[in-house]
Amino acid sequence: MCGMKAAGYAQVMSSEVTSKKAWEQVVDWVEQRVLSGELVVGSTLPAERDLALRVGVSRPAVREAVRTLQASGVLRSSVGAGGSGGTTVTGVPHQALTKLLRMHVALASFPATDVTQVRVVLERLSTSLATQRADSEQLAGMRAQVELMDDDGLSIEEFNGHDTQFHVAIAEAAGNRLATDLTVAIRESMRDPILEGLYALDDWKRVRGLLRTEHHAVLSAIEGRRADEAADLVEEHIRAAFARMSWLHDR
Amino acid sequence: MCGMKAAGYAQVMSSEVTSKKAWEQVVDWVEQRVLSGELVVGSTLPAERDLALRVGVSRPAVREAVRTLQASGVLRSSVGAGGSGGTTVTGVPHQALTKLLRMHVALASFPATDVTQVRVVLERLSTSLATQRADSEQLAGMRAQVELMDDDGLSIEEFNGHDTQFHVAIAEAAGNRLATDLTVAIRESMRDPILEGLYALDDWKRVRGLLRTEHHAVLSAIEGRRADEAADLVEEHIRAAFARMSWLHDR
DNA sequence: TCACCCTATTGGTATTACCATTCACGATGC
DNA sequence: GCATCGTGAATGGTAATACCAATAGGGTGA
Repeated sequence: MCGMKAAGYAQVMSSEVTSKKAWEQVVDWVEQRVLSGELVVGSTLPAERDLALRVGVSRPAVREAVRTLQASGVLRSSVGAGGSGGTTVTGVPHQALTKLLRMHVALASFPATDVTQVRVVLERLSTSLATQRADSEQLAGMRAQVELMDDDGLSIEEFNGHDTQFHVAIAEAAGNRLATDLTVAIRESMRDPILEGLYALDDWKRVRGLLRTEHHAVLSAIEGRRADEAADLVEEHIRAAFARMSWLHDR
Repeated sequence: MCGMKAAGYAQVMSSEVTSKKAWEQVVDWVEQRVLSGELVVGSTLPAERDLALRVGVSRPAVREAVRTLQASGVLRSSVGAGGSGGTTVTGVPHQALTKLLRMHVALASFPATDVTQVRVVLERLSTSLATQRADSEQLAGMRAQVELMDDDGLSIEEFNGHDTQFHVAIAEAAGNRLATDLTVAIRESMRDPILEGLYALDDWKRVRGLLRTEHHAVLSAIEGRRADEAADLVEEHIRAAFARMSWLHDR
C-alpha cells in the first residue's frame, strides 16, 4: 500500500501556529482513532516508519509517542515480522495504574490518609459485591490466603503478601474491573510504606494476632453472605491497620 | 564541567543478561531515586545528555524514558538554560489519570457500569466530606454552578459542563486529593458517552428538569450540613442519570 | 513431503547534527 | 556605580541515518 514516496519531513515549521510537539501529534493521531472506535483492542498500528510518514514526523517522535501510550497501558510493542510483531492496541490499565499511584504516593501527591480513605470506600464496595457474587471457588481462594496467614513461620513480607492477596481476591470476586484495578494499585502503592511500618512495630506478634482475627471475621461474614457486616468489618479492619502505624499518618 | 569527551556507548551488549530495554533502565534510574526520596517534587534531573552518559544509554533512550514518566505525571520538561529549563520532578497525576481512564473507557477495559459503580462510592465519600468541611466560598461555588444550570438557553454541552463543575466543586471541597482526581477523571472519561446519551434523548427538557431538581436537592443537603442525606441524594442522582441513558449500559 | 535456511519486516538503539528557547553573565552606556 | 542590553552557553525538541535483533513466512534443497 501507499505508492507515495514522501518527500521528507519539514524540520522547521516556520510560522506554524501548531505549538504541539511532534510526538504529541502522534499521540493525538492514535487517541483520536481509539476514541472513535477505529482502533480497538487487538488492532495493529502501522509500522513506526510508516506512521512517521503518515503523521509527518520523525521516527524518534513516533517512538516517544508510543512510550507515552504504552505507559498508559494502551499500546504494546514487540519486534519481529508478520502478525506477531508490531505495535498493537492492548487494554491493560492495571500495571499503568499501579505504577502511577506508587510514584505519586512516594511523591506525596496523594497523602496516605487520603489514599486510605479512598481505599476504605473501594473495599467496602468490593466486599459487599463479593459477598453477593463470589462462587465457591473464589471463596476457597480467599480462605486459602487467610489460613496461610495463620502460619507462625511466615516473614513479615510473606504475611503481608497473603494479606494483599486476600484483599485482591475479594476485589476480583466483586467483578468490578475498575474497583479491582484501583484496589490492587492502592495496595501495591502502599506496600513499601506498610512494610516499613510493620518492621517498626515493637509488638509485631500482637498486631499479627489482631490482623488474623480481623481477617477471619471478614471471611466469615463473606461466607455467611452478610454483605453489610462484611463491609463494616473491612472498613474497621483497614482503619485499625492504618491507625496502628501512627508514623504513617503525616506522609 | 565535562572535560571528558565520552568515548561512546556500547551499542551491542553481547551476552548481557540485562533483558531490560535501554529506556527502561532510565525509568528505573529515576523511579528508584523517587521512591528513595532522593528526588522530590521540584528536583531537577540531569540534562538529557548527561543522564544518557550516567546510565550508559543513548539520548533517544533517555527521551523515551522521560516520556514514560511524563505520561504518569511524574516529570515535566521545558527548554532553556539555567534554573528554569530542564526536566523536573512534578507531582501532577490529574492529567495522567484522566487520560488513562478516558482511553480505557473507550477501549471498554472499564465497562461503563463498573465505572459508574465506583463513581457512586467516590462521590458519596466526597459529598459526605464536603458537607462537613466546605467553607462558605466553596459552597458559593457549588451554588453558582447549580444556578447556572437553571438557564434555559444553555446548550447540552454547556449544561453538562456546569453539571461537571458542580460535582468537581464538591470533590474539591472534600479535600481528598485522590478522590478529587479520580472523580474528575471518571467524569471526564465519561464525558463523550454522556453527551451522546443526552443527544439521543427524545425528552431532553424533561430530563433537564429532573437534573435541576436533583442538583438543587443535593446542594440543599450540603448547605444544611446533612451529610448522610447529601450522600444518599448524590447516589440516587448518579444512578438515576445513568439509568436514563439505557443504551450506555452495555458498553 | 519435510526440514532448513534465508530474506524481508519490525521494533530497539546509537550517533550525529541542527533548531529553538531561556537564562546568566558580561559589556556597554548612562 | 548602576541599570540595560546583548550575546553565548546550556537545554530540550527534532530529524536523519545506520545498524542490530528478533520474528515470520516463503523458498530451497534433501
